[in-house]
Amino acid sequence: MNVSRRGKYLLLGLDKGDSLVLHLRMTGRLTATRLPVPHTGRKHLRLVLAFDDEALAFHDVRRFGTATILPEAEASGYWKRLGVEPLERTFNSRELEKLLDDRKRPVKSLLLDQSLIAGIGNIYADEALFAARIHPLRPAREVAGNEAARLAKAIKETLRRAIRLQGSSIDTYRDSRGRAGRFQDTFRVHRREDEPCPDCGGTVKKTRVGGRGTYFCPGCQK
DNA sequence: CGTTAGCCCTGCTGGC
DNA sequence: TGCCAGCAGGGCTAAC
Repeated sequence: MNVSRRGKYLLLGLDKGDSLVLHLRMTGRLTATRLPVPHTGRKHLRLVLAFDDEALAFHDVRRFGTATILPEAEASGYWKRLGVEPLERTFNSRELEKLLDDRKRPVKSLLLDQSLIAGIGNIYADEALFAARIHPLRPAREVAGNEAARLAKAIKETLRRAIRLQGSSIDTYRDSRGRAGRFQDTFRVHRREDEPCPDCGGTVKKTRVGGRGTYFCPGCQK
């Protein structure tokens, strides 16, 4: 079976070119399991993808996750909604600057806009902006030149590091074998309100940007 | 067109 | 201990 990803969507290739498209949102979990799915672990079970003698169980406490069949004929239109992939080689400082240019919305809000850049979530936006030393509320168009270069690099490094550490398990996230990620152990500002900044020793603050909890260091991020 | 607010949902946390 | 308000957030839609 062909398995791929676009932004935060997982794609499982079906017969005849159609795809099963999954999105885990915040609390979705895919668990590899034997068939039949044991009674323990059936809480919040939404979907079972059965293979020959094994299965993937899709659990989701909050029921925000989605699973839809995408016919091949509709695929190209469907994916047009998503912006660039930040881990592609073609995503660089120049490409980011084109997105930032002429937009006055807060830079963090732009990073979370999946129609511009696909795949950056709230955690990774906070951590990337801290790494780039850019304040989350800065108007996007003010972020240019050196700062845009720092941000492009920070986005790539943050995502790569999070993937290497198998993601962030603040609450419910586990991989398909039930293992927690470790990126949350390396958060420098996210969910660290009132704690000391690891760089300057100042105090990490919390605000809201686009309705999302946003953590930053006022001393480091300008 | 660009941008923002509200909604969906449930479990956990903090205050009393 | 129990109750309850508030919070967490990705993406869609409505509204400005």
